[in-house]
Amino acid sequence: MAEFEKRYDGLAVEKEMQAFWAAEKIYDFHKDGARPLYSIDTPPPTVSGSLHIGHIFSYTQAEMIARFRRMQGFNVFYPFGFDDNGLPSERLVEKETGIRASDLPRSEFREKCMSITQRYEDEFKALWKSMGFSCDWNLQYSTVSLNTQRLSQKSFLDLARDGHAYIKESPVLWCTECRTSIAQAELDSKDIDSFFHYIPFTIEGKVLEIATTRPELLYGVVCVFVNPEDERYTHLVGKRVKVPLYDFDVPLLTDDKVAIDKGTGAVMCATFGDTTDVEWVAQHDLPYKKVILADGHMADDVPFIAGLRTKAARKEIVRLLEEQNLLIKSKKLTHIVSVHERCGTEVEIIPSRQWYIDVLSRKKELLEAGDKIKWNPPQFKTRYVNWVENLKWDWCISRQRYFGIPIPVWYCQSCGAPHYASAEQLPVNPMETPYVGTCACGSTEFLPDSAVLDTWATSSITPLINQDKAAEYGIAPEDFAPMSMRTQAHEIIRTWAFYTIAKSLYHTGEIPWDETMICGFVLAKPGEKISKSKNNAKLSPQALIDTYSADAIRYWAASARLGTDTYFDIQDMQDTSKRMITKLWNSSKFVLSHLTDFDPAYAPAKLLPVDRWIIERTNEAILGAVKWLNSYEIGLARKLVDDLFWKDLCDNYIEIVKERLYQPDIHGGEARKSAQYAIYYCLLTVLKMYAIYIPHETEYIYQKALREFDGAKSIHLTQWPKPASVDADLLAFGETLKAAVAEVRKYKSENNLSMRADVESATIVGSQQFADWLRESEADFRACTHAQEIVYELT
RNA sequence: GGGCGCAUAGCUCAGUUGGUUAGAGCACCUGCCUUACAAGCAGGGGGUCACAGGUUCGAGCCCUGUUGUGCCCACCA
Repeated sequence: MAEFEKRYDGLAVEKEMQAFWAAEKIYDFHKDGARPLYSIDTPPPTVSGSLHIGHIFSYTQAEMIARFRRMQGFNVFYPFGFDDNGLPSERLVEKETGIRASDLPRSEFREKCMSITQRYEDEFKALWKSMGFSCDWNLQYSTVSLNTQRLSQKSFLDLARDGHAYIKESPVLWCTECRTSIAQAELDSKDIDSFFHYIPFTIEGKVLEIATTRPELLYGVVCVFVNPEDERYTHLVGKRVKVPLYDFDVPLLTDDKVAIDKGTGAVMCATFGDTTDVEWVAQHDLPYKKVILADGHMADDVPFIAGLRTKAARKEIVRLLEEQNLLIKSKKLTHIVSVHERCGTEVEIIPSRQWYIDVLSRKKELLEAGDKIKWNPPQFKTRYVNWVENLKWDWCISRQRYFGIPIPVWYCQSCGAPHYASAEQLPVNPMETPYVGTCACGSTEFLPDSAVLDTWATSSITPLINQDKAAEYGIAPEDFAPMSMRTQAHEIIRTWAFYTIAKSLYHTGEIPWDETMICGFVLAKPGEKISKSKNNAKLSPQALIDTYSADAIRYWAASARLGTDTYFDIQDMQDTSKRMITKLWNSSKFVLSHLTDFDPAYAPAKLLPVDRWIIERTNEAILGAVKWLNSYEIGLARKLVDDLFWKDLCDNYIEIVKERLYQPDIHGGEARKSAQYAIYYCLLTVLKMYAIYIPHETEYIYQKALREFDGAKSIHLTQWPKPASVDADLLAFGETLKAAVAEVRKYKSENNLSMRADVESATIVGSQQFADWLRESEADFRACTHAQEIVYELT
């Protein structure tokens, strides 16, 4: 038995254990027919900046589940990936280099992206490793890798072949800053201060006052709407309205969506100011007038404001209106606008030719899929359902960007028909590889698609990427359809979870995973997310690990309920974690000092009741913890283990049997062996349960002193005991004994006595049915309480 | 505006088919150097379980409403 250091040095031990795990390939995945597969669909973090404590929080929770499943006998497939292409990564690179993607040749920009994202990935990986994550790095994937490109392009081609992906010229959500189309899921909303400008249109020679926040769109006005019930206007419906400043006529039409009591009850409809305009244009078959260009400037043919950006144009129009006495009033208001989540720029709606994946016609199937998945915690299913029910657009998957997976399509130069890459030539970049063939129209000239796929179009096939990797290990695809579990944060239910479900339904007809584990956020203070932009990520995760140790951070990360946002308080983390880690060290040190002559193969003929009680208590804790962990409640499970370890094992059981362990000459050798048996079982089991939370320290103790008895190469390759049930009588007996001890302790405290002071008598109050057990425990009780006389009050 | 949560000790939070006297950690007070641990141990004070009704033999827990608070979604030109 190895000597135990006086103090536990977590920082040094953690490095040592991580090296040990790597050298011994403890977490490597293998095909194993004997154990059931448990596959985890881990979120590949978007490479858009450094990781913060929030990532640590949610990734650590999922990591604990991987360890838990492993220790329940599952063959755990636990990969990591990086989502390192697309707009988020481009923006990171643009920010780091100070160069706009559009100012560089495409290939040069891509190279910068590759090298910068690589640097971040190395940093991420080092961070996960120093947290002691038990993933198999051989399963690592990256979304920009050629193999992922192949899978992503194949996914696209399959959907296009089956008609689920289609190309269409139509109004699309557009970011003029990033100069690309975006999807509904990428919208954020933002409060902005603006003005309601009241402008005089004219109808039948009379003024028709209309309020608008976007006067720069006046030239794009195609009609004016009033509510059909609005009696002020019924006699005017169908008449022509003159647009001020530009002096052209548009019709006055009716639509239910117009609020009678809002403003003047009349609305101008421009193409396109917002989503309502899009609906109106479609419903009322209105013409389209291009006013705003893709780069955010006003079109060349718009009088007065051609070439200006929207905000400058608005200002100029207001100035002109004022100058010509056409501005009745301007009322300040704060309203919510849709902005692009990546850059915060107000979104425009601009018609263009884009690729879409049909989701609107599949709402029913998407909702049914949501029902089939077990959501943990359950209320997040509602968020998914709400999102699906409120979908307004099909999923636009083409992006007019650079660092992404190319859309493997060429278009006939004469008739425009799309021609798809063949499966064999994937991955392919149509910008570099010409299409060889003849179009149905006879033409042999083709133009490549210059757009790339939405990042989510690729990250939504992580089940397929994982399945592809698993195939290398001989795992059949059907074992990955569905995967066992998806873990992710709640903020990306509308994107990652939703898109993955949609793609899975198209590709496999199945749900992508049986269950989800939805984690919460870490907040700096109420209502505020930790993010780089808000500059409150004062301490980097790596600095925290290097200062406080990974186990300390992990133990803290295991304190919240699943899906619940939590606050990060560094002092609190340090206090509770350090206390735990030290207590575990000291108690292990004590237990193991009494196992120097322990023979694990020897089972005492008869265990004393107190020893049976603590074993039963331990088994009770196992059953409770397993129940919670099966629904991913790592915090509630940890609490049960904490209660067992701290209250019952350390504060009571060890104190009660201490003398029996120290003094076999008084209590007898068999009595000591009984205690050894119990204390070994309980410590080993408690360490196994804590192994998922604090893997380094538990491994260190196991290697140092328990491996010689237990025999496994690593504690992380052991299993938790699986008690069938627990004996309620033994548990109740234990409570009786604990209560009697507590009475004596209270008496001593109140009388300022040392705990080792003698007392004349102590009373055990309890049920008659425990009489025998209590009398068998009398020597322990006497030793623990230093009572001269024991009085029984049994009823 | 629609939806989902939350409200329990000074602070952070447990309390899961409704069942003795509502718990833990931190903080506070008192005592104890006890052959693991003073970075510890024993004990104590501290709660109208947001509010108002209801169901029940019994409600922190279930129902209705109110207030406060957080998040998701949609927003009015």
